[in-house]
This record gives sequence, C-alpha cells and structure tokens, in this order.
Amino acid sequence: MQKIHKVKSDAVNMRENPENGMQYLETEDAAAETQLERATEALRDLILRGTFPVDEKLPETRVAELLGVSRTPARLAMAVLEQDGLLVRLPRRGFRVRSFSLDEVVEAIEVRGEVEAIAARVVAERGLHADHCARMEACIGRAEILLKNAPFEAAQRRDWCRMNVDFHDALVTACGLRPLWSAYAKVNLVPLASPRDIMFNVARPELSRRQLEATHEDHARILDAIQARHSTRAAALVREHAYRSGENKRRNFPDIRMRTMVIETPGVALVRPSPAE
Amino acid sequence: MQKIHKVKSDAVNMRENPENGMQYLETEDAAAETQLERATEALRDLILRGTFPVDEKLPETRVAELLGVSRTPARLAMAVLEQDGLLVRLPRRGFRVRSFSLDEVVEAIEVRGEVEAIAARVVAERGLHADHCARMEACIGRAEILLKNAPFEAAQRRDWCRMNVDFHDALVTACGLRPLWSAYAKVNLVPLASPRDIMFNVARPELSRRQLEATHEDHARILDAIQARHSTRAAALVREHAYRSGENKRRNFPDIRMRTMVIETPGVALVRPSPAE
DNA sequence: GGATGAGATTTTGCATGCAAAAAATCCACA
DNA sequence: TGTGGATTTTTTGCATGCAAAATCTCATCC
Repeated sequence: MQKIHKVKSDAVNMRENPENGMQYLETEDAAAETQLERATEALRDLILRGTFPVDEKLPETRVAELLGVSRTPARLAMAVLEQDGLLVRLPRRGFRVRSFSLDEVVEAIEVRGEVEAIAARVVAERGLHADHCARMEACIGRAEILLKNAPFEAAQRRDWCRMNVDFHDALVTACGLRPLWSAYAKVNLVPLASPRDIMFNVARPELSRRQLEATHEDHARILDAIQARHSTRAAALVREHAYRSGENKRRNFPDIRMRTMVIETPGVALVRPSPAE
Repeated sequence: MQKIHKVKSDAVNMRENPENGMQYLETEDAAAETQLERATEALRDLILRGTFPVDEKLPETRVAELLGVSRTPARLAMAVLEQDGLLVRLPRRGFRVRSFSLDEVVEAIEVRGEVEAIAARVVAERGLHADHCARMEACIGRAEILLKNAPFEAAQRRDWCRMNVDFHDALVTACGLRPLWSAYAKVNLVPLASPRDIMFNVARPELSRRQLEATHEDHARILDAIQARHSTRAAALVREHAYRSGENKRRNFPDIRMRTMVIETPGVALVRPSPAE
C-alpha cells in the first residue's frame, strides 16, 4: 500500500518536478524514502545507461537539474556513487564518470567467482539450510519454465536475470558470513560484473539459448554438489561457472558494440573495449 | 612541503575551530584536501575511539560542532561512513553508530584470509614481480629488526602494525586483480579485522611476543611458498595465518575489556562481547 | 603564429535558513 | 500515581546564498 506524500505548499521552497511525474511516493509503514535515495538510484541509472560521456566531468548543476532536485541532494548522491566506484572525485573540481576496461570487468567476474566459491565451499561443509535450499531449487524451477519458451522476449529476459540474481544471492546468503556478502556486493558494483548483467544476443538467439542452457545446468550441478556436501567440487563448479560467464562477456562484447545485440544491460556504456586504464 | 591554507576572513563565514589547532593544511602540489575529507577521517577516528555510545543516535549537530564544521560537510562525512558500515541510516531520523559482534569480527578476518588466499594463489601461479617481492622482503626484514628489541614500546607497536599492513597490502596488490583489492578493502573496514588492528597484551608481553614471532614466521613461509610457485601451499598458509589472527582476537578480547591490555587498537569500542546482532 | 596573462564567468564547497518530521515535555484527567 | 494526548522543542532534510577556486575568454606581446 502506498500513498502520495504531501508536497510542501510553501511558494519559495516549492520544488515541483515537472519532468518527474511520480514523486514523493513513500510506503505506508516507515521506510520513508528520502529524496537522496531516489536521487541516488536515479543518477545511478542515468550513469549506467550512458547518459553522460565517460571520463568527462559531470557538473553537479547538470545532475541537479536532470534529477529535479537542488544541488545538495545531488551532491550527496554523487558522493554515494563515488563510493560505489561509478564516479571519481577530482580534488576541487567535482566528479568525473569512471570508465572500466573490459579486462577489469572480466577480472571482477573472476573475483566474484572466487567469492562465490568460498560461499559454496562453506555451505557444503556446514550444510544447506532448508530455506536457502528451497530458494535455490525455486530458481532452478523458474529457469526450466523459462527455457521452455523458445524465443526470449524482453519480459523473459528480465525474469531470467532476476532468477540468476536470486540464485547467486541465495548462495552467498546461505553461507552465513556477513562480511562475505559485503565483498560480493562490492564486486557486483563493477558494470557487467553482477549476475544481473546478462547479455542476450537477439540477432542470434540460438547462441544465447546455448548459454542459458549451460547456465541452467551449472546451477543444477552446483546445488547438487552442495547438497551432497562435496565442498571442493561445489567450489570448483562455481569457479568454472563464473569463468564461463567472464568468457561470454568477453566474446559477446564486440557484438554489443556493433549493435547486433540489445543494449539493455545496464553499464555497457561505461566499458571500454580493452586497452589500459 | 606543506603550507597553511588561508582561512576565510569574512566575519560571517568564519569557522575558526578552537579545539583543532592545526587546520587548513594542504599539500603544495594539487591534492587540495577538502574539508569533507578531513571531517570524514576525523569523524571516523572519533567513532573508532569510542567517543560516541554504540547503537545510539548520533545527531549531526553534535558531529558538526565536534568537528568544527557546519552541518553540510558533517552530514556528507556521515554519509561516507554509512557506506563504510560504521553508521546506520535511520529513515528520517539521521544516523546511529553501528556495533559489531565479536563473531562478526572473527568472520571478517576469516573472509579476509580467504581473499588473501586467492591473492596468494594467483601470485604464486603468475609469478611475483620484483617490486612486490622487494616490498614483502623488506617487511620481513623490518619485523626481524623489531623483534630484536625485547619489550615493545608504543612506537614499536605502531611500526609493527605498519609493517603488517604493508605485507598484507603488498600481497593483495601483487596479484594485480583490482576488484580483489576492493573486496579486501571492504572487509578491512570491519573494526579489528584489518591487518592494522593488532592487539598487544602489555600486561603480559611474553604472550604478545609469542604471537609476533608466529606472525613473522608465517610471513616468511608465505613469501617462500609464493617464490617457490607453490600456489596451493601459499594459499593454505595465508588462510591459516588469518585463522590464527582471528583466534588471537577472540582469545585476547576479554583481556581488552578487562583493561589488562592497551586499548590503542582503534575500533575496540564498537565490538560487543559475543551475542547476536 | 603561438604563448601569456588579466579579467570575466562558471563551478565547487560550505554555511545558513526554513519547513516538516520526530522527539520531548507538559498537562489534564482518571 | 499513571496514562493519553496536545503542545513545545529539537532535529533532520533540503534549498539557497556566497566566497574561493577553477575555467574560460580574449586581447596583448614576443
């Protein structure tokens, strides 16, 4: 249940936001979403979408007006995104949009694989709690259903990404090491590195399909290994799963750039083909 | 070379900071340290020192006056420390100082060990670059010299911590995976979890000495394994090194609380004995 | 022609003001 | 004495103003 938060009626402090119809939404209970949070997510989205030229200065005035807020929350949001690694702070000159080399993306995926491998090993050693087991099995079920529909539409692509995120999140959550989750979350901030960032080749759906089937099989084997308490095997499978994902990214990236592939994956715009940083 | 940055002479905007003698220092070159950065570090220090009661609200007015800045940079600093996990944001009620269970600290050290183990394995596989090798050997040399002086004074304790940080940082740097460094840095933000956070038992120096010698030997063996390209052995040694560190923390913690040990280690004040979060 | 620098302009960083939300206080009444 | 509600006080969140720094402009000089 949601309701419209009342807007200040004061003439001076009025900050109606013409280009942003829905605004001041907050949940009934207590999670009063502050302007800063919305601004942060909106800005993150804009950056990942490639709204701003990479490696160039991003003036806070521009951000403020794009987001329809004053400079204060805009600046706050930029500070947050700096911590997330999307922006770089220049001493007394504001912020710059950070770019990432494809190599760095692949490295991030590799590291994510290592982190998840730790989780898999620990879970396999300590045993998988029923809740998490159910959650992972549900993911595998969802994948099976999705795979039945031959050509993936946009909605199904979204569903597949969600399923994938859910599976990987469940794995890391299941191991119960909170600091491991922070590390996982941190690495996922690199564009294209998170389990959410799957690239679909729409021009040649059979290629994507092959990758999805491989993913599905990986997931099933990983869960199987964990349930069988094969910790080393589980870790190795997870590592390989991530390795494959990294290789896919590297292979698919040129296609993206050449527009034979949908660019719905957020963050693509921030990634440079390959050369040094 | 440093110089005093000029202070605004405007009467209204004056913000002399009585309790903070040195101020407005900036390096000659270009790294103009902004007020926010100083505020952030100062606040981090205050929090880690236990200036504020844990799990209680921290009003931004208090922070602002303690730091001698206005509320704007104070709030900025608090936002940064929220990202670092030291503060928790309450929806519309500002921030709260976060506390950590001893279990979580030990978990963080365990995770750090895993991350460093990855680094060790990768470095051993790919080979250790001469620069990093020299840096790590230098650390081992420094440790040997320090260990010759029997009772550790405060200065030597500081030096030892620096040496330790240097060794561990060098290891993670050497592997060359930038995203691994982020994960490492993230985990190190948990109080008492970083290689800097060594607890010395001053009441019983022979205990600390034993631990230091063990650390020294670990370092030497780790470097040896890496140089010999024994990747699995290197990883195992690193893991064990961290495990030992975690156990030491757990064992030493009660002594700290009972004041038989110096509390110069930052962050001790944020750690609860053991119960749930 | 290209470098140089004085002045104008923009942009950043911070302090402050103000309204809404939260917390504290007080008071009436049982 | 304890409790509920209304009122006051405090605190948060944001917009804005202003000065210093950075950047740009353009005319001058070598």
